[in-house]
Amino acid sequence: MMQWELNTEKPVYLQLVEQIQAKIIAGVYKPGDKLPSVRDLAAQAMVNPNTMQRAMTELERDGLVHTNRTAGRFITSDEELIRQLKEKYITEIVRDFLDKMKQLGLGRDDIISYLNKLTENSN
Amino acid sequence: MMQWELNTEKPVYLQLVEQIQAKIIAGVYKPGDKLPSVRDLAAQAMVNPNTMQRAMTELERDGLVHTNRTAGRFITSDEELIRQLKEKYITEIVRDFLDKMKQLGLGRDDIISYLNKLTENSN
DNA sequence: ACTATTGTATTTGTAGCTTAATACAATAGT
DNA sequence: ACTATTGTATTAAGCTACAAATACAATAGT
Repeated sequence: MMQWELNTEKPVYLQLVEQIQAKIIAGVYKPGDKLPSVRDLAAQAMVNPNTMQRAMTELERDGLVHTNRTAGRFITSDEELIRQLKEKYITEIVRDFLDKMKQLGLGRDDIISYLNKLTENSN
Repeated sequence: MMQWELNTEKPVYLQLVEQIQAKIIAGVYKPGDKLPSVRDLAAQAMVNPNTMQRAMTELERDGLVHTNRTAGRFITSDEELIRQLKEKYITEIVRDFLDKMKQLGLGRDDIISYLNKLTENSN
C-alpha cells in the first residue's frame, strides 16, 4: 500500500510517474516486484484508471516497468538501468537546484551555508 | 535589455515572474528602477502583452513593483521587503531540493557529495 | 488641449488534462 | 474449457488555465 500525494500544480499523471520513480530509485519498490493492477492503483490514488494507465505507459517507455499481459506489471529486474536512472534523475535535480541558486546570485559558499542552516533539525 | 529563457514545462507568465523576481533578488534590477513598458517587455520576451501583464500583476500583488498609471512601472524601493522575499524564496528552493533528495532516500552526506561533484567545474 | 504612451479590462479561442463509460484482448488459475 | 482478472483501446465530454485579440482608460509630456 502506497500513500499518494497529489496537488494541482502539475498534471496528476506526471506526479504519479515521479512518485513511483522515486520509490524505485529509493529501493522501496525492488527489482522484480509485482505492482497492483491498474484498477487497484487507481482506486488507491483516487484517480481515474486511465490516468494511472497513462502514468504506467510513461514508466514503460523508460523501461522501468514491464507487463506480462494478464499476469500483471512488474518493476524491471535490470538493476543497472535503475542505477542509471538514479544517477540521471539526481543529477537533474541537483543541476536545477544549482542553476536556480546561481540565478539568484548565490555562490558555492552561500549554498553550503543555506544547506547547513536548513538541515540542522532534520536527518 | 534582458534575456528571457522560456520553456513549455510551466505557464509562461510564471516563468516571467520567477525570472524578474530573480533579477530583483540578485540586484540586477535595483530598488526604484523603472521597468520598460508592458508592451516593450512583451516584445522582448516574444510574448503576448497580456501574458506579461499577468506577470506584472503577480509581482504587484507581492509589492515588488508598483505602477504610476501612465508613467510606467517601478521596482519597489522597500529594500527590507526585497530582503524578506529573498530569504523566503531561497528557503523555499532549498527546502524543495532537500525534500526531493530525501524522497530518493538520500541523506545529508549524499547530498554534499553530489554538490561537490557537480560544482567542480563551475563557479 | 492634444496625443502618444502607459496600464487595464473584456472577451474569445484553444490545447491539455481528467474523467467517464465501454468494449476488446489475452491468459493465469482453476 | 471456463472465467475472472489483467492490460489496452476508443470515444466523448467537460473543465480549466493559458494565451491572444481587441478595445478602453488615464495621464505625462509637449
